[in-house]
Amino acid sequence: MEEIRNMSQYAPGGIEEKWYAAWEEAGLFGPDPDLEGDPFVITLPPPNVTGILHMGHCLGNSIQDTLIRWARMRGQPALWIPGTDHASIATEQVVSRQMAAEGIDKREVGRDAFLERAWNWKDQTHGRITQQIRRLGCSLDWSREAFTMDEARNRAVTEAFVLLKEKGLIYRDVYLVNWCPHDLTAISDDEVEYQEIEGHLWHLKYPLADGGGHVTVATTRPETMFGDTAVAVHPNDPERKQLIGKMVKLPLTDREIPIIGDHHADPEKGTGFVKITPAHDPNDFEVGRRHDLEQVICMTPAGVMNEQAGAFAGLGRSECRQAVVEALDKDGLLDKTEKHVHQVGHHDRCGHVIEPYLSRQWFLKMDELAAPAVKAVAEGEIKLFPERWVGVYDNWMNNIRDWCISRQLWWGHRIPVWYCDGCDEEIAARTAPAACPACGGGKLTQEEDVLDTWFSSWLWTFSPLGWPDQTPDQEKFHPTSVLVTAPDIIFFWVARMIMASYEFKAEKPFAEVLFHGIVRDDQGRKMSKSLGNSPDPILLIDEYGSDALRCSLVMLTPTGQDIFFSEATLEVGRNFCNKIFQATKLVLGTWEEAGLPDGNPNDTAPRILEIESLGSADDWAERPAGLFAELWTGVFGGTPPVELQDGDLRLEDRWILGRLLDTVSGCGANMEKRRLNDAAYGVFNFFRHEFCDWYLEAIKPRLRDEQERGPVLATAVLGLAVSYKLLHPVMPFITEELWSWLPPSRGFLMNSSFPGFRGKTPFQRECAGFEQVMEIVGAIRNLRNELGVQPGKRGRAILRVPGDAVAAELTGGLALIALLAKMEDAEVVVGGPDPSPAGATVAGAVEIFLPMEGLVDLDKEKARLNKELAGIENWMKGCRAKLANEKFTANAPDHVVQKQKDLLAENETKAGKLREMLDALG
RNA sequence: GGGCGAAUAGUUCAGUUGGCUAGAGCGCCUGCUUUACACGCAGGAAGUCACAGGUUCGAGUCCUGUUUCGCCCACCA
Repeated sequence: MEEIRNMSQYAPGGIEEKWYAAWEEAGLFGPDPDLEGDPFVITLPPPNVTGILHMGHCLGNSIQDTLIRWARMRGQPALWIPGTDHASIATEQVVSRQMAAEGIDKREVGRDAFLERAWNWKDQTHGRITQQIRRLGCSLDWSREAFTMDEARNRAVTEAFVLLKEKGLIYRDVYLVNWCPHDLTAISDDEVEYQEIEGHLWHLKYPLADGGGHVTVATTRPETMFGDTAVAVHPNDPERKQLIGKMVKLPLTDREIPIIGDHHADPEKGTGFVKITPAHDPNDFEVGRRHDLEQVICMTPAGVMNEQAGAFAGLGRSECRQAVVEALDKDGLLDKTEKHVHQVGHHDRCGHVIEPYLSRQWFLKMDELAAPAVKAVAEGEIKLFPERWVGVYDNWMNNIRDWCISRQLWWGHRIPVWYCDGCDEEIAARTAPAACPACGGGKLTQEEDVLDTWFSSWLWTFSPLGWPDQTPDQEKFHPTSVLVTAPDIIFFWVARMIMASYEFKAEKPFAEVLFHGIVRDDQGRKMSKSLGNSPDPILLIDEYGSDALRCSLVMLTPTGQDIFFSEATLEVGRNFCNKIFQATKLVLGTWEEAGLPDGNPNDTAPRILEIESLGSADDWAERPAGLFAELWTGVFGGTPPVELQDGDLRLEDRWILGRLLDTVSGCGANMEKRRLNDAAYGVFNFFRHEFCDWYLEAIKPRLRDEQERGPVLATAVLGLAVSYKLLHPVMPFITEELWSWLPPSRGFLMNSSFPGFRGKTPFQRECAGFEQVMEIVGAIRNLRNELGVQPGKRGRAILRVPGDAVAAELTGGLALIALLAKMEDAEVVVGGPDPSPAGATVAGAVEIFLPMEGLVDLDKEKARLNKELAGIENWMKGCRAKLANEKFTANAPDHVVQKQKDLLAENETKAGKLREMLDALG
C-alpha cells in the first residue's frame, strides 16, 4: 500500500485484478443468504460465446453492475446471472470459414465432425469473453453461469418445444421463407435487413398466345420469370380486365401461362400487369395460393438457376438477370429499362441478398402467445424505460407473424422431432423414442434442422434458474427485476422473453426493461468491424482503467439516448479517479502524521444505513457532535478517533456535512428513478467541486495544526468514506482500494451499506453562511484578476456592511475568506467612508474593497463598474415591468413572485452601491 | 408510405410538473510550480434554445405547422 500511496498519479494497473479476485474468493458475488427482503435479480444478456467484448457490452454491463451493486449495498439479496449464447448462425459461419481456410468442406466431413470442431472452438473462446467481462468488474455470480446449449438449457429448450408442439402451436409447412443462399438456411423475418438499392425496373413483353399482341409486365427481377405461372391484372381494371382468362407465351420457354384477375395488381403501378412467381416472391406466393397456381422453383438453394431456366441453367441469379435481359432485348421483348430505387433484403449476418425461397420449415404460431404479453405492458405490469418503446412494442406485437424457428444448420438445438420410416408419423419427444407410437416401427429418424438461436434465449429469465425443474432458485429469483439491453433487439429478444415467461411460467419475466443507447463513434456511426471504428475495450481498460471506462460511460449516457464515444470522454473518468486518489492521499497523510488510532478491529458497521433515523435537522442543530459520532458508527462501526465537542464542528464542517447528506439523498432518488447518469454526476460534482475545491482547501490550515487536526480529520475521513460508498456501484475498484486505506474501515466496501437519506438537510443556516463566504471569495478573486493584482500580493480585504446584524453573520467566516481569497486578512466595517484608493465590488449586501495603493487605474475601474451597473439596470428594468404587471402578481405562485421581489431588492442594493462607488471615484 | 427520436455555447450534452438573469464536461483566452492533484487550481469569453405561428402573466419546456439529421417498421411489380 505504501507504494501505491506514493504514486504521483493514480494508476489502476494491478489494483483492479486484485480486488476482483478478492471479491470472488470472499464469495461476494452470489446473493447474501443472510439478507432478507426482496431479491434484486438480473440475467445478463448472454454475449455470443465466440465473440469478443465490444463497447455496447461495456455500456450495458456497466449499467447492470451499477444497479446490482447498488441493490446489494442497499441490503437486498442481489443476483446477477452470467451466461453465454451459442449464436447458431454466427458461430457456424466462423467455424465453417476456419475449416474452409484449411480446405475442408463442412458438408464432406459431416455433422458430427463439424460439431466436434465447433465445440472445441466454443471451449476456447468461452474463456476469453468471460475473462473480458471480469475485467470490467461485473459482480456476476459465476457459480450459476449458464450456456444456452449446455445440458440444463438443452432440456429447457426441448421442454419448451414439446409443450408448444403438444399445444398445437408449432407446425410444419411448405412456405416461402427468407432464405440465405450463402449460408443455405432459412432465417426469420427479423434477421432480414433492408437496404436501399439503385436497381432497374425492366418492362418485359409477354406475347399473347393467340397472337393478338402482347402484355407488358414490369419487374425488378427478370431472372425469376422461369418461375412465372401467371400474369395478374386488377379484376376491376377497366382497360385490362377483358384479358383475364387469356394465355400468354412465357418468353425463353415453351410454357403458356394464364392471365388472372387479382387485386394484388395495382392499375396505377408499373404497367398494370404483374408477373406472378409464387415460388420466389412473397406477394406472388399469396396470389398463387388464392388461385391455386403451380409453384415453380427455378433456382437451387444456392441461388443458381436450375433446369427450369432451360439454356440459362447453371447461371447465378445475378448473371442470369443480365443474360435474360439481353436475350429478351435481342428478341425485341424488352420494352424499356428504368432506373429504380427499391429496398432489398439482406441477411444481417453475412450481408448477402435474401432469396424468398419455398421450403418446408417449422413455425411457431404467435398471436396466442402475444396476447398476455401485450396486456402486461399495456397495464404496466412490465415497465419499459424510456416509455416511448411501448408504442414500438405494441405495434410489432399487434401485427405479429408466425415465427420461422427452423434453421438448416448444425450448430444449435436439433429439433426434438422424429419421423417414423414406417408410417411417416411425426413424434415430438423429450428423449429419443424407442418405437413409433402409431405403428410400433423401430426405425425413427430425427429431424436434421436446428432451432433458431432465439428459441433458447427467449427462455433466458428462467432457464438459467433451472427450469423446467422445480428449483429453489426459480422460486426465489423469478420474476427477475430488470432487463438491461439495447433497443435493437426489442423484437428478437425482449418481446419473445415476455411471451415465453407468460407461456411457461404464467408470470412476467422481469418488472422493468431499461433500454440504453447504442454506442456510436464520435461521428455518430455505428461501431462496426468493417469500419474499424470499434475500439477494443480491453485496451482502453489497460490504459485508463475499468473504473474510468465505467464512470465515463455511465455519467455521459443520457437515459436511452445513443452516445457518441471517443477516447476523450474516458479522460473525464480517468481524471476523476485521480482526483479521488489525490484527495485521499492528502487526508490520510495527515491522519498518519497525527497518529490517530485505527479503531477497534472488532468494529462492525450495520449492513443498512438510513441516516434520517439518526435524527432530524433540529437534532443535528442541537447536538451535532453526538449525531456525528452516530453517523461515524453507522459508517465504520466504531467511534470517531477523537472525542468531538459541538464546537469542533466549524462552519465549513457543518456545511460539508449538509452537502454530503444532500448528495446522499439526491443519489438515492436518482438511482430509484434509474437516472444513473444523474446519480453519478451528482456525486461527481459534490466530490470534485465542493469537497475538494472548497472543503479541503478550507481545512488545510487546520490539518497542519496539531491541536486542531483531530476533529477535522474525522469529518474529512467520513466525507471520503460516504463518497466512496456512493461511487462504488459505478467505480468499484478504486473505491474498494481507497476504502481499504481508511484506518477505521472494516471489511469490504462492496457489501457494506449504501447510505440512504430522505430527511430534511441539516445545517441549512451554516450552508447559507458558507455560501456567502463562497460568494465573497469569488468576488474578490474576480476583482483581483480583473485588476491584475499579483498573485503573491496579499493585503487586506475590507468588507463593508450596512448593519451590525450582517457584520455578526460574517465574522465567523472572515478567516476563511482571507484564506480562500489569498488575502492577508479580511475585516468587517459597518458603514463609513469608502477606503480609497481601492478596487471595489459588491457581493450581496456586502461591499468589498481591496485597498491597493497605486494599483488602480481610475478610468479602467470606472469603466468596469459602469459595465456591471448597466447589466444590472437592464435586468432590473425587465424585472420591474414584470412585477408591475398585475396579471403576473395575480397568477404566478407566491414563491415565484417573492423570488422576483427578493432578486430585485438584492440587485437594487447592489446597483446603489455600485453608484456610490462610481461617485467616490469622481 | 407509416412511426419514433434529435436539433440549446466552437463541440459533446444536461435542463424532470411551464417560473431561467439558460447550465456542465471538453476546447478556447488570462493568470498560477498555492508542501493532494498540470489527469491540477483560480478567473474569463462564448448562446436569436432549428424556423414560423399559437396558448399563457410567463415558453428551451405545452400545441400546430415547416426544415434538417438519424433510427425503426412496411410485400409494393
